[in-house]
Amino acid sequence: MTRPKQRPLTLRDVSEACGVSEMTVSRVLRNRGDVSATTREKVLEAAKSLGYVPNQIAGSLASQRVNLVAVVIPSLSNMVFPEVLTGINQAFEDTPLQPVVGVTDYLPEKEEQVLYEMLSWRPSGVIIAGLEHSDATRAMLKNAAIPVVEIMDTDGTPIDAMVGISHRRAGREMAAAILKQGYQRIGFLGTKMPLDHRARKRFEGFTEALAKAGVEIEDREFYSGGSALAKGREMTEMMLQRSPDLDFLYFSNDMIGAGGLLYLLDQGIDVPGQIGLAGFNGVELLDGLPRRLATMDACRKEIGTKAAQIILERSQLPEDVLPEDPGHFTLASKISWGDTLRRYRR
Amino acid sequence: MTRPKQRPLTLRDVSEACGVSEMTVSRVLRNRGDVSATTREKVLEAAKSLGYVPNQIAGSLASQRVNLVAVVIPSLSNMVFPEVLTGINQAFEDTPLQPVVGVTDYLPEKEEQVLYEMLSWRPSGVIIAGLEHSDATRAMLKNAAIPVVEIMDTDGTPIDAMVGISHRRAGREMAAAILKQGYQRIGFLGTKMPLDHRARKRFEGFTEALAKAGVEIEDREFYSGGSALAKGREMTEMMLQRSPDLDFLYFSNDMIGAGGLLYLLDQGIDVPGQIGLAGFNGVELLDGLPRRLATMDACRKEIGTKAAQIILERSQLPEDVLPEDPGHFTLASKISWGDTLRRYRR
DNA sequence: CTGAAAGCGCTAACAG
DNA sequence: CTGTTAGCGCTTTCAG
Repeated sequence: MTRPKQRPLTLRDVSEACGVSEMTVSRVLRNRGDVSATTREKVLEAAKSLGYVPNQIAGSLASQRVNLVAVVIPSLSNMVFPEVLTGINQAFEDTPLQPVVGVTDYLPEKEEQVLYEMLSWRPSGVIIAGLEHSDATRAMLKNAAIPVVEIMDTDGTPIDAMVGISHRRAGREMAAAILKQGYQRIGFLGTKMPLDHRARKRFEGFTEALAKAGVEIEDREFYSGGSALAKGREMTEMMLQRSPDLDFLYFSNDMIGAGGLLYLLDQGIDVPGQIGLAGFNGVELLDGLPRRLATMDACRKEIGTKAAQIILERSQLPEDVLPEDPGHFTLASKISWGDTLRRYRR
Repeated sequence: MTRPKQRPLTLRDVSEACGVSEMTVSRVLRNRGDVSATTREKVLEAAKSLGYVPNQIAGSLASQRVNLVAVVIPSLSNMVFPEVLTGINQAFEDTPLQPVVGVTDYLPEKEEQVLYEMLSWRPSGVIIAGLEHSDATRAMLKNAAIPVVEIMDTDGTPIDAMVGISHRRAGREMAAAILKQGYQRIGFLGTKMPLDHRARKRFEGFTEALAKAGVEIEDREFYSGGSALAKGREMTEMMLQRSPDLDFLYFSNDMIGAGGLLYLLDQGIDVPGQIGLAGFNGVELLDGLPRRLATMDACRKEIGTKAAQIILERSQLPEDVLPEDPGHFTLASKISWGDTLRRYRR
């Protein structure tokens, strides 16, 4: 069975169907300028009955305006970036702007490719995760002459605007909280990802604050791939076998932290009496655990919303003006103490 | 501080920079036709040093070809659709095609809007979740004259191609397995989502198979919003208070199932001796739980990959031919027995 | 192997 | 309020 591929409808088809010029049809369909109620009706009906869908490719080329916003993120496989996307989506609801997502798998070369591909659609703005990019990526971003918001992290110098939290400070604050509770023999468990700069910065902030108090991490363990919950379990078991004296475990994300927590509870170990725990991100999942893991909020959705708002504002600015305001926002991430960080009074 | 908005570079700029006609530059940049090695070099260097990024808007309009594939899904907030996206991304890696994602929040009107918006970019294909759509949506899909793959579910008639599992069968098979293990007093816990047709079909298949064996669900409970893990806990507690005689709980997804499992273990209830449990989806998270929840794989990534492959194949077909093959694929979802469905021998 | 001309479907800008 | 004209930046097609 073969069938000729039908040609999509054009403005001209609608124009002919209702006896109104293409230009007027275009105006009606975009609610632009004044059109009499009568012709408006006629056009709308013709368009609907034909099933006309405007061609944005042609429209964007003609108007030199594209309602797309490029969103470049490293991953979709943990819950953190989907939540950022939710925030972005919400902020763009009821606006003409539309996010288009590209995933880099934490690889700088892929980031470059993905960005190049997206910029070739001439988006109205870019939201991109992180402050660390290849020279080529930075160059593209600068040359694009559109608003660029770097998100998640604010420890560094952005190309244009940035919205995020200070991961170094997050690490430091958690270290301070842990020390204040009297924990001294601390283990660190994280991902084996040299390219996850935010995890690295948290780690650096953490060790730095410990060092100032004369404390050093006693043991560390890294993983990659697989179920984070299961890995958290395994790593915790291995680490405690190796270093049974530890009294605190700091996990670089909540999922492995949750795995560690479940393991310790299984073993009948007193948490946080014998061992304290903390994670990072503030994921919703923690609400359902037998005990509330201490964590620190990464402000994911808020970051998405704010970044989208910045793009919105700037894309409405007069064409030839760049804003005075640098647009740098460090959101306040706070410790959730939960039940695993405050030592029992004895 | 104001600064003139710089004009993005065009083919003409590259052409002038290297003294080669626009046409030849275009050919080089697309690896099309024969170009002498010398001019090729010249062009490539000029393009790179200028930082030229081609304008796909113009290119697509001229060539009447767009390398975008619309992907329309209901949600990003549980792990199921991100995994489908991962499968799609993988299949499109190293091909010219690029997915563009739209989210509908399980709302038919929003599905309509999102699809309309995406079709206005004249994508090369559509991958859309589910078989149930509004008339307008179905009409748009038919009129678009591009490959359409409906995913996740195969209980129904697709517009074009479909890839998924039979959720009705999934419900039936789980019911059969539960009955075979001798469970008789069964509770159902699910989402309060009249528009989640797949959950509904699983439920229907489930009750149907029970009915054939003369068994009826004894109690049911639905939730919406919040942390699924926490909700699973709460709902389980409520249900057992109300109906303490139940010997099996069937959860409509793994997250609430995991919450239920954690609750029962906390209470010291014998699972699966006293109460058996099963969920649905086969999420990775289950690997890290204290006991393996029984579940059924939804083949998420596989569905994404297969759908993307179908789009790929069809978009390479000669322009005016529709394939003979309807392209309907029901993948084999299987029960994972885990540790919560096989009753202890006593 | 390279170039010139025509136009993709729409909208900005200007006339009536 | 409505229509006309001239492109947007690229690729197709055809001619060297």
